[in-house]
Amino acid sequence: MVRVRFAPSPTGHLHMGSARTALFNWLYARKMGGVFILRIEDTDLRRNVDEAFGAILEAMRWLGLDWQEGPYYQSQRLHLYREVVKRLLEEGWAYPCYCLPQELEERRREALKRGEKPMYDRHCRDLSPKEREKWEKEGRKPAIRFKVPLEGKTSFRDIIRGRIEFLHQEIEDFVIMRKDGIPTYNLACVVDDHYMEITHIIRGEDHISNTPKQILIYNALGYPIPQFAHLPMILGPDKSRLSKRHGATSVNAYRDMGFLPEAVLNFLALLGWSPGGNREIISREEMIEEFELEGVKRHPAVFNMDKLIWLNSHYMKTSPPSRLAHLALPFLKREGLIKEGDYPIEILERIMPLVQERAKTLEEMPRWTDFFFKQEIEYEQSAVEEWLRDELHRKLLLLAKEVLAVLEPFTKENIEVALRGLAEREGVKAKEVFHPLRVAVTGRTVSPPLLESLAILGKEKTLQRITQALKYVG
RNA sequence: GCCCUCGUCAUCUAGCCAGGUUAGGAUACAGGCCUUUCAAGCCUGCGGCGGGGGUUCAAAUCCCCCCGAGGGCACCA
Repeated sequence: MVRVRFAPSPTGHLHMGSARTALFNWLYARKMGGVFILRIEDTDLRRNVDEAFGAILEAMRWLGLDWQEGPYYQSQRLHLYREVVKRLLEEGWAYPCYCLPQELEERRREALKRGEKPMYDRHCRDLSPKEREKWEKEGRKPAIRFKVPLEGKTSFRDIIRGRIEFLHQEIEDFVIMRKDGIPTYNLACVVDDHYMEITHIIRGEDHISNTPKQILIYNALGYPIPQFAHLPMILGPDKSRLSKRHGATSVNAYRDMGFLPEAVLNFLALLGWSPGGNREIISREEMIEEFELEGVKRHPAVFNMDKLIWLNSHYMKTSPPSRLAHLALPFLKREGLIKEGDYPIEILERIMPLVQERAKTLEEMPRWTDFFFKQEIEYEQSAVEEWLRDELHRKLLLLAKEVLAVLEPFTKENIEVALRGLAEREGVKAKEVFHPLRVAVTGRTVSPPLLESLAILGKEKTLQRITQALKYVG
């Protein structure tokens, strides 16, 4: 039985890179009929951010990445880690280190100055019982370090990258438990992965160098070693690791910018992996069906905002209007176009087909639809100058008002016949009638399709807008 | 500085493992068609195997060197 986990630390919102890691874990679990576990790595109390806990779960749910076990919290499992550390100590796999942070820092700097790797110099590795006693008497609390073999190497097979090996001389005696009794990442991670019976560790490439350390711990403890798969990093346009300075990085931020969860998911799936057969649009079900760890790319991928936007517009176009109406609602409210308790949802559902292939994100919805809701519309000056100022267009607008006034019922088809008829009688092209009318009703030269818009707006409001516009330029 | 990993259009990628089509698709960009505006859609164009050696009848694909990029080097995760 495949068991995988996603183990974020609650130091901020769910990052897009982490979300991709979560997705690949989730996909693999689904594909293999396994279990997806959520574990919160909150052992660094100082760095924990209260709101991060909720934000991460929220983002996971929004993406639809549901977990079967957890969330487990490492901060509630400290007793477990302490037991394990005690055992490592007793069996000689670890030792107490009494060095002070300043001392370590100084020695690191010196090593660097000598052109050496800034590793711990194993100062306390072979302390005599007497020396230890001396430090203890002085009241120094030790950190516990793992005793890395002085020679030899540790290697493992990465599902994505193949064989990777590290010389033990390149690995320092890393801390497994801090002096305050809280375990560090590498220890807690191994213990949890073991007790949670994780079979495949799928995580970011930034963990490759942690892997040999963890394998050393697995071996010391006699734990079976799981499979590893290290995913490539996600980069910003400047090819450095994707971070805040590249703009929004959290899943929640993209949600708030009006992206659909399926678009984000599809986008993330394409970062480092691709389905067979030249396809870009891929559903959650297809992803599960076709996902393979072996097919994951080895090189880092640049976050391509244009592609995300394109995917989003695709899902906007293909979403049922009723769903889109509900999704757009918060954005319209945010702009004050719709008030609390006043949800003309059925009108929204009629409007959606007109704008869903135009707006690329939900955030653009207000701009496309505001004229449906506003009492007073604002005119774009250049639009007025171009289409309302001159004699001919004012006359056509007035005539349009007259033919529309007698239309019954006020449907798209009837409006079209009336306006085209008018243009023909006046010997002008249809657009000479449409454009002024568009500016009069929407205030802009760019809008959703005019005829459908008028039909939804209704006869009364349409005539009102024309009157207002004529007054405005008259 | 040391260690690890990686390198196909501007970007995401197919092809590489099992050498043999004009190196395919998508986004972006440019142009065209359609059209009441803007989009969408359709068509066309632009554009790449990091460099150099080697093996071979044949190299994006196998080997070596160089260059470049990313990651790691915490009592963070």
